[in-house]
Amino acid sequence: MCSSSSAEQQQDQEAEPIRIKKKRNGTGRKKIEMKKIEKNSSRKVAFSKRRKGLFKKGCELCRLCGAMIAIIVFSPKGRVYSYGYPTADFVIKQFQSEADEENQYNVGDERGSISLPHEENCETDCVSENSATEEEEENEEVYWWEEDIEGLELEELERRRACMEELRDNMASSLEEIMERRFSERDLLGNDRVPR
Amino acid sequence: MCSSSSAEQQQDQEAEPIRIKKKRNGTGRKKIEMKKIEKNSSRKVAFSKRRKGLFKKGCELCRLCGAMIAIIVFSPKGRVYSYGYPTADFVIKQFQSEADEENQYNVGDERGSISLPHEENCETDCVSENSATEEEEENEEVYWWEEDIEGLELEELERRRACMEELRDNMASSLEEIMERRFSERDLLGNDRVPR
DNA sequence: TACTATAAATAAGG
DNA sequence: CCTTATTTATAGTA
Repeated sequence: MCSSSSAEQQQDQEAEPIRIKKKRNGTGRKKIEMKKIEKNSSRKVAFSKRRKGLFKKGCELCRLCGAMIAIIVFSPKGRVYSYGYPTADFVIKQFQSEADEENQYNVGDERGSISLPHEENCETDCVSENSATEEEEENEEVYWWEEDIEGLELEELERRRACMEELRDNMASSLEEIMERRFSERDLLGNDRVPR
Repeated sequence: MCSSSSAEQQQDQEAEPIRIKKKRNGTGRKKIEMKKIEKNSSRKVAFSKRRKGLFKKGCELCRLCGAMIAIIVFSPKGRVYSYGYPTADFVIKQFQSEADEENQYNVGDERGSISLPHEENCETDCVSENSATEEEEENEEVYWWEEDIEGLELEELERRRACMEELRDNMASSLEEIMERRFSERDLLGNDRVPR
């Protein structure tokens, strides 16, 4: 989890032995073919789970390695979902501004050639040909936007601060909105799900 | 694996029993705390592995569910990596154009709402598939995306909050430090720029 | 980079 | 949403 706490770990350990393993024999994961899931309902469920998992992985990458990231997903119906750190917009902007330069290592498409995920191997084919691996000059402990920030003009700093603030506000209101909804649903007890 | 084939499955089963388990006793995965990996080399390895894994997950999401996707990752050093289907640029463009339209309510970084009024050119071009039929009956049963939104819930929100907080702290301290220096420089020297 | 022991993600079914 | 059975993803090492 991207969210972790030392506290909860101990609790888990306590709980484990106590837990009753009701071996409701039966189902379980199965290997699936890497092609479009035909059954409509199954596909939806898979989409939902996997999108969530993807975002989580993205978050972890940021937390563990100090990376910035933007993930945008369109469901087959055109619904959009995105995840970003610090924000999708910010990362996208960076990405586009660097579009001209060529310090990129892209995969599965990018500025030209299309390599098709639908063509079997997502692993080797899609993963960038970039092997120009780490020629990183061990700057130890400094994220680029941090070291970079020193050279920025106040104007840029202000822009970033604003971005941060906006994000925070969005976050706050989203939380509020959700909590509100949850409570109202709870209050309506007898009723069904509150339609949105 | 994103790559799979009916053929290789059988092969696997044949191979399995033959494989010699050289139990080189010892290591193995361990749970790690979800915070920045301090050891430089480890962090880089993790970044590399996880980035790869992330792209693969993205690919699978597209293949299995017929989604479009764009993933952009900046290493802490500022190197860019991206994955996209059909193309990162294409997906980003869609994303941005939609952002302009009536701003739907975002969930933090997420926008979860409808869109497809116009001609789904991506339907045909980008995402192969879609047996016209099944794509339509979305009326019956609980709407899958409801489950989706609810699934976001606290866990995801908490994760984001944590990321936000960390970023804010980083930003804040960086800003503070810089401003502090600038002002002190200005105060001490009056007007001239002080070389760093 | 290769490999193993484990932690995680997730396909099915309830 | 849950739970379980497995498949995957990977942290730690050599």
